[in-house]
Amino acid sequence: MSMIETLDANGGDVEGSEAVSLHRRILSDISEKILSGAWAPGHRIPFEHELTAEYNCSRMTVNKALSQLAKAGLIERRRRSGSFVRRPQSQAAVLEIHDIRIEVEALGLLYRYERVARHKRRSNVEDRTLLELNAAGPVLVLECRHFAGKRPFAHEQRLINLAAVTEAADEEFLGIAPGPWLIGRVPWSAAEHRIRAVAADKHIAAALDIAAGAPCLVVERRTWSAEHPVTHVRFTYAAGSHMLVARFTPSQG
Amino acid sequence: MSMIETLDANGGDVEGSEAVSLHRRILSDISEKILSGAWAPGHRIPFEHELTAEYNCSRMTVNKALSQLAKAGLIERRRRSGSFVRRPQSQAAVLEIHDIRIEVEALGLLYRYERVARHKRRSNVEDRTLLELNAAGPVLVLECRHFAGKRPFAHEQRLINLAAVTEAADEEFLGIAPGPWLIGRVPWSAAEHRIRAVAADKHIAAALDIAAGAPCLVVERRTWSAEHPVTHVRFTYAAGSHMLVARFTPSQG
DNA sequence: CGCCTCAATATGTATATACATAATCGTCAT
DNA sequence: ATGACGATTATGTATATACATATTGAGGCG
Repeated sequence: MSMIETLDANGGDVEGSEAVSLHRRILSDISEKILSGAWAPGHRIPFEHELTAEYNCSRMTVNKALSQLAKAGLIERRRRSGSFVRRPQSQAAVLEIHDIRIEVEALGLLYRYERVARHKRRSNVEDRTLLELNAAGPVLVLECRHFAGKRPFAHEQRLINLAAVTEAADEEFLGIAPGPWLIGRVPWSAAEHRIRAVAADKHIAAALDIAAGAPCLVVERRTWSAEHPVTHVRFTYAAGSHMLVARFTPSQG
Repeated sequence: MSMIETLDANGGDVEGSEAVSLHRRILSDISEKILSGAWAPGHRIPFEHELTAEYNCSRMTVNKALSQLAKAGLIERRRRSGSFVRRPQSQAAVLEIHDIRIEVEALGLLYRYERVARHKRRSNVEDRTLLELNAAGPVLVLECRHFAGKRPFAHEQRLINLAAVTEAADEEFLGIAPGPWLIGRVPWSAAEHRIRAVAADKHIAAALDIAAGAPCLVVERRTWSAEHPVTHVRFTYAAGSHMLVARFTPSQG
């Protein structure tokens, strides 16, 4: 059970940094010491009762700050021993994947959506692999294109598990793309993304108006809602037309 | 200022779910209601004093749970009005970028590292763009290859800002790759990744033993340590040899 | 009707206190 | 030495309380 969370230390103060609650100040003081390297990994940070004296506050206030640092992974707390600076673990970054319309409009281009194909079928083996389904059931198969200005921007191949999203069976997806349609309608509890580079096959090349064999960025996403597989989608972007950005900013934004 | 954090609701209880602190139970109860869809976006969740009565506990305990839910982005709290379920904002996922040695060994293959080139120079305009440096200064330029078994797995082009990491000037990087060398030595406070697909140019094609023009996945990472740019690295992987995985799991691991 | 003011209300933060729990350390007996 | 055991210690969780702060809603007034 993990969750992405924003640890707002002191609200990104620029000038006039006041009106900051005390536990946030303690938190940002300590994280600054860690991230600047002043307190190296393994360093024991002051005990709660020492910080209590230093900041002239109650232990609860110090505890709140230290607990948050521990959850953020910057420190490790050990009973009877104290709290220690953890060594950086993995290069984990937050990857924000927005709606394609947003991406296109952020480029200052006109967004257009086109549904290429849609049909219902009983899931075959490949569908069940993609959706991680155990039993056969009805699925909706969609193919769409997203345009930025006049040029095709992304190609979308999507499977929707109709057992999980029955209402989708009656939707034509002519006026609205499946992504935005699903968001808000189905609360998703988990998602997995796979990102890779591929060479465009003939079909993709035609859809994106590029040469066959040209490099493409593929982002596949599988989504679950409360243990039920909901959808699998594969977005294909021509190389150069799109780039993913992921950030890690432990404390200074 | 954001940070990746693990919101451990109830520790992923399977059987015998006991010994869970009360505020975690409240937290997981509410997040379950939200993620299952029982409480739709916009729904007002009970007031603190109502939950206080429901769980027969103090307001501080309820507050702790709700504050964490708010920081996790699941709910929004408004004074005088109450707390409301937020609608899913963006498809933010956690992208873990491991050391290449780990990636290779996870495939069951033998890892080998090779330093192709290394030289020091005064940063040129391109270097300063990549590192986001304002002034000129010494940089270390490195080119390396990472092998999986007999085949080249990744090509690495790296710039190190010697003003920020003076010790790197004396390191040959023959026995150790720059990534692991930097980790642990330099506490990094921020990182930005850019991921895209490109066609291999002649140089990359030769280094990775693939055809020129073949699709490649490129991961670029820029790293800062306390406001100072530390390094810029570009990893290039042949299509098919590598794939990135990013996950979002709000509550069910 | 619009505007101001004030009271009511929910959340935000902090305090002092209490007991539980886990880990370590020293002591003592084997 | 070695192992058992209890004291000590730091953190983990929870309580009751207090006041601050933002925002809503009602009432009064021009």
